[in-house]
Amino acid sequence: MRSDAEDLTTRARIRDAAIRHFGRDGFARATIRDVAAAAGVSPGLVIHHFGTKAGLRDACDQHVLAQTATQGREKADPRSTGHLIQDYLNHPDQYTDEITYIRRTLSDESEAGDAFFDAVVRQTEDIVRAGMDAGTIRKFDDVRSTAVVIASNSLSILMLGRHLSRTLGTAGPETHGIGPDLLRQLALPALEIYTHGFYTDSQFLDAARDALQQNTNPGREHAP
Amino acid sequence: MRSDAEDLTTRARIRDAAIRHFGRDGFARATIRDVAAAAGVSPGLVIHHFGTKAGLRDACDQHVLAQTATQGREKADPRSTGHLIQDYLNHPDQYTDEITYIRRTLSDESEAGDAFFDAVVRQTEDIVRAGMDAGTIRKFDDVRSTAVVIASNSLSILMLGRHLSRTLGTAGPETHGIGPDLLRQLALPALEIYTHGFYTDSQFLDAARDALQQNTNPGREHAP
DNA sequence: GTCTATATAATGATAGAC
DNA sequence: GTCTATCATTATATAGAC
Repeated sequence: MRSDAEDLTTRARIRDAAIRHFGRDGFARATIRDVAAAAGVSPGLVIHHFGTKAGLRDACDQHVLAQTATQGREKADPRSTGHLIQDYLNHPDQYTDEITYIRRTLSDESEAGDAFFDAVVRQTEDIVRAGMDAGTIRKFDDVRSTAVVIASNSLSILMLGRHLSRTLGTAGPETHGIGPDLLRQLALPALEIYTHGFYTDSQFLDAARDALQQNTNPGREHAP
Repeated sequence: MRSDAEDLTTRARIRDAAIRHFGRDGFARATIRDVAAAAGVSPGLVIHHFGTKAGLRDACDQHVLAQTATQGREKADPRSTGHLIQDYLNHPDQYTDEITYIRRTLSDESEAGDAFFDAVVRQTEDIVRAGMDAGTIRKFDDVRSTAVVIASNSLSILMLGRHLSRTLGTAGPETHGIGPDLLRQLALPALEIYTHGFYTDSQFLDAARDALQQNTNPGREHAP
């Protein structure tokens, strides 16, 4: 969908250049001059189209999040570890700018990042509930918190991708290190933990339960 | 150890103010004038003590990371989910600036952040190996990748704390939402997953194993 | 729509008095 | 050690020609 050719309006070309620079350098460090140069236009034209630098970011937010929200809706079936992220990485080097931009959006404080995170949690919660009904996912008392944990774990690849690939030696510096090699290497350990657990017994869980003996309803338990 | 009083050298007071502002606003957005005002000194004095803005950041890096590295060494015993982070949160509202600063350091590209992440992974790997030997942690083929997954999951609370507390409604805006309430709410779901797993059977793990049938050594398996 | 100036403001860093 | 100017640079945003 994104071709590097000139088959885009100038406004769209500026916006895409801004997505790249805002994601890579951050909103504060990225300058209108950089964006204009990358888009092959003058700085004045950037302002002409988007009013202010903040207006340009708003356009980027709307474009990236509208794009991801659309794709997220269609692919809400229960998958393995990274529910949403995996799908994006099926097309390597295609959505790198968007991924980097989303990472920045989640790091910095912004309403767009809040909305994106909430959407991820919401879809994860739907998946968890569906899996619990279908019997493929274990029963959890606090479904929402469980979904938050799963979403947080999944998004950690997005947030820390640069460090993960750096430590594991997998390539892909383009999108902060998040590439097929990295996911391949992390998929099995993550799925083993999600399938058989990480600990051998429940001593740590029991200890935590004892430590948090408040508001506990002793009537309901789920199979060990 | 950190008292808000004036019992610090002026240089240390400037440095602490810089840690707060760099962490909160980011290195680019934070200004020397802001730091100077927060420390109650003139902008010129900041330069006098640290040479340049980058020099000030280096001093912050060294201070925060030296501090965390020291504390990390002493507490390398196998704990529950957030191995290192939990310990920091035993003293609420005490290390909020340092935590925020570390989060920023991990987000932005910096050698200090790289070193910190590597240290976390290294300690996690030690814990995993020790747990595997002691029998409290399951046997994993790829110990390093497993440690990376665990460390990534743990650090996701640090990276996404603001969103987690926002979604779950737990308080604590001071340190990007990471507080005792948040950890209490996430501890049980996380430990349940780490103890009993997330899925009910191994269909997803098996599917992933089949999809990655390369370099597989069919001679070694671990108990299902 | 697009460009070339230019106004205006903010910032990092310097110089020198105290 | 600390301050008050001040410089030089850089950035956003404006104005108006084409």
